[in-house]
Amino acid sequence: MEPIDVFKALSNEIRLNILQWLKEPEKHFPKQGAHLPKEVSYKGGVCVGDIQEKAKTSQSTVSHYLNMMQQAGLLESVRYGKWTYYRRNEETIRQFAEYFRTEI
Amino acid sequence: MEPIDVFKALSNEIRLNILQWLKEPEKHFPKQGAHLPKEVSYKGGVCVGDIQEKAKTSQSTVSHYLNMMQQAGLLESVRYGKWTYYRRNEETIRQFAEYFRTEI
DNA sequence: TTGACATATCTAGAAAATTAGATATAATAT
DNA sequence: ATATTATATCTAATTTTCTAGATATGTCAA
Repeated sequence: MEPIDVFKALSNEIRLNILQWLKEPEKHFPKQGAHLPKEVSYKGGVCVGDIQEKAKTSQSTVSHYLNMMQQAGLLESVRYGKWTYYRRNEETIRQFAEYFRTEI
Repeated sequence: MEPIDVFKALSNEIRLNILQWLKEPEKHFPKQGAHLPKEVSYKGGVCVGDIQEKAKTSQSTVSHYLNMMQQAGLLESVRYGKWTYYRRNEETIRQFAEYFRTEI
């Protein structure tokens, strides 16, 4: 986990929102996919299309952002069929909080 | 304190370094100013010139960066004579750590 | 196999950040 | 008053980020 990459990833309002939305997916993505049983898709995260709709930006931009956040270690993804589900990587997020608390 | 501004301020290696250096000014600015008695100048922070020298970048850039970090709430400044001393704003830094821990 | 759909990648123009030189301002020393 | 020094601000060139349209890839359904 490179702290600079985390700071960069979160220095954009849309990306910061995405990370916060994914903290409570049931709350922010209520009419979620239905491509899969509820418990599976929430455990696996939220699909790109649902995030795009909520973020009100283009498909390519969302895909780019999600990839950027994954590179920074903030998200991880799983593919089920044609859908890619993104969810938070809580371990990195915790590590970053600890890094900030102790080293900044 | 606007979290986005803090993320932006720290998404640059030089600025992140400055914040870390100012955590232990005696360690990172040993031959510090001498414009003022040691305890005064460390309490008041480190002057722009010393930070510039350490950061190895131009005077205007450092001044710009310090101002940016102050706007974000990460630093505060005091002027003694012709020197401006910058120091950390520990309250904001603590608030941000808490924000990250609880809301991100 | 073909068609439709979800997502990723490529490309490029627009916007913002980075950076330093030039200049302005403010304080001190002579 | 003038010269010097420290810092701030202005300006502009360069680099990076943002963003979306176009296209490619992968998967499923008919």
